[in-house]
Amino acid sequence: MATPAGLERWVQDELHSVLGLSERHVAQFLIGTAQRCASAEEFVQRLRDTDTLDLSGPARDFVLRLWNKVPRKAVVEKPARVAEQEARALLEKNRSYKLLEDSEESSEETVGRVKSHLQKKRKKRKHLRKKCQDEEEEEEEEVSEKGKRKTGGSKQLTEKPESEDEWERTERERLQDLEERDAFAERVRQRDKDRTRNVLERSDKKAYEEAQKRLKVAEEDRKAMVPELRKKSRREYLAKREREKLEDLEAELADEEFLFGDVELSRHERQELKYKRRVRDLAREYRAAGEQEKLEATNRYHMPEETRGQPARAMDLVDEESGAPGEEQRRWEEARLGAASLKFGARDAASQEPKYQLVLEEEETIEFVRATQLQGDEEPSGPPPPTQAQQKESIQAVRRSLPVFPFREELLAAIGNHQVLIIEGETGSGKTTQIPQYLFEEGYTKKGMKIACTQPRRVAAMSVAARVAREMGVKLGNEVGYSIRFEDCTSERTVLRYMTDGMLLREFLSEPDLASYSVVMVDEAHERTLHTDILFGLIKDVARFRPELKVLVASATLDTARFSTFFDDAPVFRIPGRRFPVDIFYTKAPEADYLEACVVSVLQIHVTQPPGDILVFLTGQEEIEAACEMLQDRCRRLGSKIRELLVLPIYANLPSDMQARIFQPTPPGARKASANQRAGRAGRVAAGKCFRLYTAWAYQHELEETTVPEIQRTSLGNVVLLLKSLGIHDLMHFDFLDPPPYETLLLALEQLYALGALNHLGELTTSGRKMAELPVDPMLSKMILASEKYSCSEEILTVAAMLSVNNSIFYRPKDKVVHADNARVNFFLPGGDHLVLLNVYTQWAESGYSSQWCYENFVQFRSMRRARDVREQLEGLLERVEVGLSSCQGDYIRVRKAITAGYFYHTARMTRSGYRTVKQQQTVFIHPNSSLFEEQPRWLLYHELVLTTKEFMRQVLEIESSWLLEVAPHYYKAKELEDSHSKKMPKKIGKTREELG
DNA sequence: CATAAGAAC
Repeated sequence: MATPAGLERWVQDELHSVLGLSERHVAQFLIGTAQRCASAEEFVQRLRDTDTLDLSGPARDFVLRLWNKVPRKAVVEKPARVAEQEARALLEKNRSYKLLEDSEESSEETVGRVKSHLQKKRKKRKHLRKKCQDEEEEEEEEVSEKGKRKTGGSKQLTEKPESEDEWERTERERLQDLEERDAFAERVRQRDKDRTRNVLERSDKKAYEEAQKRLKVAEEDRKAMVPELRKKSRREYLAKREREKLEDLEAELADEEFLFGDVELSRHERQELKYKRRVRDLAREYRAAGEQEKLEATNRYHMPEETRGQPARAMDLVDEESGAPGEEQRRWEEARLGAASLKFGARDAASQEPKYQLVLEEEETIEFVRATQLQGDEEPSGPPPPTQAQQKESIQAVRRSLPVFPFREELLAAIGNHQVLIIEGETGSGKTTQIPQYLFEEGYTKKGMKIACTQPRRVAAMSVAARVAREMGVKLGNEVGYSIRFEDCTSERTVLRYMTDGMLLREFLSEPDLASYSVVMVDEAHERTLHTDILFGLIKDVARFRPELKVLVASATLDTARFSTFFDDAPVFRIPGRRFPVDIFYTKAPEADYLEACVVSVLQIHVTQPPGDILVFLTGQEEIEAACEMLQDRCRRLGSKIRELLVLPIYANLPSDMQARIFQPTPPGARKASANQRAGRAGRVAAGKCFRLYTAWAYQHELEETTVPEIQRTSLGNVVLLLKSLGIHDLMHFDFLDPPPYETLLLALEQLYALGALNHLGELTTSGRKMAELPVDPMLSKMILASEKYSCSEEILTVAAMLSVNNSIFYRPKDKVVHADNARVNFFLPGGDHLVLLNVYTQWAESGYSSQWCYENFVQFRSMRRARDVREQLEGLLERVEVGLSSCQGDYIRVRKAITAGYFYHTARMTRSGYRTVKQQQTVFIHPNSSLFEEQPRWLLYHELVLTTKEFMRQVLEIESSWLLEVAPHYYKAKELEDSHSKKMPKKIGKTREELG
């Protein structure tokens, strides 16, 4: 029996060799657990329960060996009843999991299969056992003889080795012996050979003959020895293999018998299984039907040849924001723009003599300096806009006019010659729409292979796909399709597949090598979204073992060198070409109130510049609304003095109908808008001017060249989970284009560990795998998984869906603030904001998902519809994560507990000095919008922290501290959850006073 | 007590 220290070292070594990990506390934990278990089964099961190790593969083997080694301590037995209950629950869980995994079997078939499977294994075990026994007996005889021949002291060798240690030692000795003998024979042979050669060289005939003789003898010796050696070593090898096989089998059987031993199902259980299967099948049918319907709906998209009479569309192929959408899309856009468009000013004002002077006298003017001109190929005047007739002429002509077109052959050659190609081209050069078509024409989609093209935004993926389908003269969803969340418009025939980057990322889960794709094009790479960045790492990896996969990285001018370096110095293909020059103007001096300045500038441009549209970029919704109001207000005052001005506010992903002149106000240093790129947009349609509401100096010195990549800014929980489920364990060394800060990564890992998605070793657990299936944040998915336990998945789904639409549930127009706030307060329920959200959704659902209801209650219809989409998607995924649909029937405690199970990480408690987060002791405040803003309960949980003027908790829920112990006993100790007033004052205070005094 | 974005799965 090994000493405790020796044992620990052994475990550490084993851990290291089996799992590549050497942590002392893990070793100690394993030994400790083994000591407390009554049987190997219990040990295995307990480890499985705690999700400490992923007990498949070599780990289980090692665990069983450990079990054999550990000296048992006295076991504190659980009461028989409790133990039995636990075992039953466990059995149930594992059984239904395994059984349900099989697809089409009936439960009887499953039982039959499992039984015969067990039987086969048992037979095999019997056979192996016998074989091994025979072998051992034979060996024992041999060994005992050998032992007798040797000097004494090896008596124990004649007995069956007691511990594995000894067994291993004898084994090793024997092997060594064998090896030595083999080496000796080899040496003899070699020596004689050498001698012969030497002798031959000397031509000494006599010596030669002698040597020859000796060689013969040696050869014969060896010949006689070899078969014996061979036979012996082979036999030993086989025996060893068999023993190993037996060990494996025993372990497997032990497990399986434990799980399936009494696999005979009761009638009740069988019925339940049947029911579950029925539900699953129904869900499947339902989903299939839904998809069919969706596809049909999207096939109705008919893209008319004519555009809507807008000039100069020729260049505008990429940015379909201003493309020529079909009827359905147009209605969609209009619905979104809604009542937001306003007309004012006199309709026929253009015919009157504009009175600029008057306007400019009233408003303080802003001086701009023309600083630079971004070069274009065309003359500043620009070509005359194509007439409608020209547009009708041919789509192909339009395609030919694109900047990429002249480079078609060169580009295809480059793609043929290089696996990875970086393509640099301004938005509008046609890379997004044309290159996949070129590849298609070139035959990259033969043999059922597909081309993927990723976009960072949903609208982009949709509209580009529509455009390309039209150019190719096929229906959207046939050869060309798009795939975005909630909407898969592809079919079996689809070979050009536009998709959001997140979508492709998800596809890695089902197809880690992207086997069905011949080309992957990552578009808009310069945007550096989190998803594109992760894609880079994964694709680079895939490309290494799939040499025939072509990788294209398309980016606007920024950063192509970086991409090239990342992809092992891949060549960069530059598509020259902004067609129209853009003048860039800067303000002479920095503006203090840039919103005001912006409005003034718009009017200024409106009256002084030739007719054209003005596009204003602002930082947020509120600013946009404010600016609109100001503009409307001023125009109304000016009345017929100026030409008509149509103001169209646009935020989020609303498609725009504006064009040409670009005007860009930017607060120095405060944003993500990349100014250069905006200028790029301007030149796409016609020559334009870009006004920047900051000085040239500020542009050069204060704005960061490019924005910090998203991957370095955001929480990585999701990403880490995804990567882990793709089998990438070593995240610290994952090939990131820009690695995220070490701390962020660590934080994500820690959080996932706390949520039970990863075990001690940083490996994905079963529940982690399930969590990765759900397209929501880890804490949300944990909450959803927990709803099974508290039987309230219906409610939790709603809460999850409502939480994932971003704080935009309540509509709060400036002129009706009081009404809106009243409406909001009407939804309040005791307990907290999560329940309020649940309440809103439930009432909306009861209203038949009506938009009228939303309007009356100051709820944003769009957000609600999105929440419904999310909810439906999540509901569809429930069975995959083995959560049944169930309702709490008004017992909100259960809902709150389930939420706590996911968000125990985000808790705060009231102390003398206000709220503090429980673990980090960070000072936080309830968000003024919260339903608990005035309640100030002692314990609460928050959905997120936002740092504005203070660190605010948004969406808070009142909880009881005891729940934390219930849902996360591994995370909280009873002691830290004692209420503060019962706590003693820390000693330190006295000392501090002394120091102060 | 005092309200700051947006994109995606």
